Amino acid sequence: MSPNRLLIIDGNSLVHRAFHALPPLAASDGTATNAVYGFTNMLLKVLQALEPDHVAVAFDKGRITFRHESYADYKAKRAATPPELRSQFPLVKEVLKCMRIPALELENYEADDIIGTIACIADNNSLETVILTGDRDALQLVSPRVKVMLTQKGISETDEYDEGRVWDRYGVSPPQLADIKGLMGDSSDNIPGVPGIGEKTALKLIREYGSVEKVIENTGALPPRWRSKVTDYKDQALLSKRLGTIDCRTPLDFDYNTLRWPGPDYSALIELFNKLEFTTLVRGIIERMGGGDTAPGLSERAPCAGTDAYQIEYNKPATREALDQLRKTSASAGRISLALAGDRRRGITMAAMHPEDGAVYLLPVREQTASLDLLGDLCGISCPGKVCFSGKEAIWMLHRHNRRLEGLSFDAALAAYLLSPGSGQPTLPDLAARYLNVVLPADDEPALAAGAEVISRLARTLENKLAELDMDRLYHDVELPLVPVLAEMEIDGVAVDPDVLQTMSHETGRQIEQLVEGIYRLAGEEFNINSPKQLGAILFEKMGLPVIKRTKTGYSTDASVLEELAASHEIVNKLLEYRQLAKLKSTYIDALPTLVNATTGRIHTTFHQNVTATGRLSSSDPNLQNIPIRLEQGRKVRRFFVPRQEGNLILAADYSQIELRILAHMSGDQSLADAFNKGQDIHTRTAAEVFGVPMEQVTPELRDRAKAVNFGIVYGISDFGLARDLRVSRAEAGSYIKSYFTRYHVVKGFIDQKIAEARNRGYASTLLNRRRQLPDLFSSNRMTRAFGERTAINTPIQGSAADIIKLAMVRINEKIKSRNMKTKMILQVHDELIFDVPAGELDSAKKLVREHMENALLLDVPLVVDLKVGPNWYDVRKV
DNA sequence: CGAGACACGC
DNA sequence: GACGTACGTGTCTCGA
Repeated sequence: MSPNRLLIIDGNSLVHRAFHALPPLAASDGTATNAVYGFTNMLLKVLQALEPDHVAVAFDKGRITFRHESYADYKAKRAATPPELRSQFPLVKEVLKCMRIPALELENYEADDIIGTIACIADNNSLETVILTGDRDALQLVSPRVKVMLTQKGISETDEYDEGRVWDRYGVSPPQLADIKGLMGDSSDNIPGVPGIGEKTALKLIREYGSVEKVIENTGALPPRWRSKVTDYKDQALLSKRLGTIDCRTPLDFDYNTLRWPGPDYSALIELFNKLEFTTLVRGIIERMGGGDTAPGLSERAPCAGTDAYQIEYNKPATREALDQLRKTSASAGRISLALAGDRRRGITMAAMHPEDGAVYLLPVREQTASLDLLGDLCGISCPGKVCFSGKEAIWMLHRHNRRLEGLSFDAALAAYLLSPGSGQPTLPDLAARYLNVVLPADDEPALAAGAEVISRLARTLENKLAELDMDRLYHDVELPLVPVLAEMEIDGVAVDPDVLQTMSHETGRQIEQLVEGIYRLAGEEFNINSPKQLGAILFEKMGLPVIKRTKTGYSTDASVLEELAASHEIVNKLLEYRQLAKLKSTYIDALPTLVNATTGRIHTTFHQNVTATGRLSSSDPNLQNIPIRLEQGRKVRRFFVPRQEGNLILAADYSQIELRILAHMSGDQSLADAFNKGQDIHTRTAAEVFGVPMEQVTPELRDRAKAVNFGIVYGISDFGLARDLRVSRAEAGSYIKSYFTRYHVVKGFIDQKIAEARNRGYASTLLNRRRQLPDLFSSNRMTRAFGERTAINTPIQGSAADIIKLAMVRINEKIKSRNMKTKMILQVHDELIFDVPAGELDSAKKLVREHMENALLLDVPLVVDLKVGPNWYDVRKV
């Protein structure tokens, strides 16, 4: 790389290109941002690729330029810049300001002329220059030390021209391109040239004579067909050349040193990107700055954090005295910020920030640490107020080194989740960028130290935000106390009976083999049944079955399609059965045993507290919230899950119809509430109401339909969805919904009110004030909007159910602890809790669980919990 | 390695 | 008149 490399960008050209290349993006306040976004993307990319040490961006200035003095119609046919593009220029200049790149403009000159002037000066000073533009006119500036990067049809690709490439492409030297323009003109700038001479002729004449002037001198020698044209329009040709020639001598007050690029002001840049909602660009900066492989164009210039003066005192020697003092101060301050990094093999490193002087200590957590006891104290309850990025991960990390982390008082990831649920799990650098406008570097020690400091600052910022939104109680009374509860459930794990699935695997394997054999026989050939593509070819091409629906990539072969085809061919039922058993075997029967921890002999799922949009938990590795139950053969998988020791039992406690009860409570509908108060079967009652028959006369079929309608109300499905679920016409489904709303008009009013409320506020909220933003409500797409409306109904219901069960979990665990019970809560499946209970504790556990689940929150209708007990998760019976 | 199709639960 | 749906996670195929 040359020690002195200059990059000049044609701002106008690139911003225009970006504007036309990208769809009309806008920030949520409506600010048009597509051109800024495209320009910024391009800028960052080229800076990273070229690593220039001098940079400038040139812009046009003034509607009238010096070219208009000699030719008033210059650019006369240019369309006016649309307002949604015009408004983006100030934003582009803000970006440049944050990038610390000068935006150069000169009254009455175009960007081209500024670029030409700088390039000439650079050339004379032997500086390597690259010009980035979308305008081919700039090619006339190419010289041994000046190259031009032309954007290709989009803006993402560029094409680099040096002198050789200009010769190859045009067969003339770069300066002669102005002569070409003199003869052929340029319609986009309204430069006339010589009428009747196009590119081919112009190139031929300039190649032969060298310039417009020389062509005019030699008019007599020209072939007759061009002779008269050149004679008639020679003044116009000379004028056109002048107009098309980039002016390299503009009166630019130019000091080369002002173009030296010091690198971006990251803090300001991230703030601006946050404002413009350029989340991917923020991420890009975080990754470039944080990544181990440095991108010198962006990363070498700034220190580890956003503000250039960012400094923390870290690596304080963790002496016994220092640690002891840290512990005492933290204990009295009630707050200590911890950042953890590491893995099982290398041990972990903890950065702890002194709550008063802000000094950060880096503490290794290994088995044989001299300061072991003090560290234990620091983690323990005697020193409360742990402020962490992810409390559950911190608990896990320390657990792996036989330490307990107690007294969690803030979890930044969890707070961020409540502020914007369902938007993915942010990293600490993400939060630092989003809420503090700071760039946090990668996983080395300075980063860890900075992490402790950033977590401490995040705690203050996010606490305030939660309080402003009245979510601090949800946070402190429900979500935060739930963290150690979930950690304990994960760490304890679920015991299994290893033999159960072995037998099932063999049996199911044999069934699958038989089905495969039958399917191959009926298909007349062997193929991969698991491939929807190959299966589609067999069913719809070879066997000629009717195509029911299509996917993006071909024929759909999903269960609803196969069910519809069941009568058409014998193979179809075998396929359905194959699908079901293949799924059962691969996802559950064969997969679960591999996930048993070799040390504990148990399955340790991970519960995610900050994933779903509604407030529910999710579970993974393995997902224990989708263990089969509907079909008998799948249901038997549940025999795998057993109590941890002989003499213990599984207790399963599930809320009965919690969502419909919440609907009854929130809507205030009397007939719904009446059904629950009388302990009636809700689907039978709904059927009676909707179909106008006495409850005794409700047939199982009517009850099923009413159940589907209730289900639809809660999940917010449409008549389309209900029709599909019930296999009736859409009109019929619509009539069910209509009569439901006639009978339950209060529910209808509630739904309308929730939609209106969500539209006014921009979010839906639950009984405990959990929020979910609903941008879909404001979509210009009708379907997206309808989806937003269903979400506005479903979220308060489903989210409130999540609030309630979480509250119950916290209280139940508190009681189990305070009573020194051996009962363990082991699983949560959205509306049910599973416990592992010593037989001797069964009665008190049943009482405790029912009590705290049913009374988690006082509603206008009773919350009812059904209890089941058994020797494993399958063989549980109602008690 | 990511997207798509499919299937399991609430 | 067409549109095509809650909330998740896991497995498999297929093509870059």
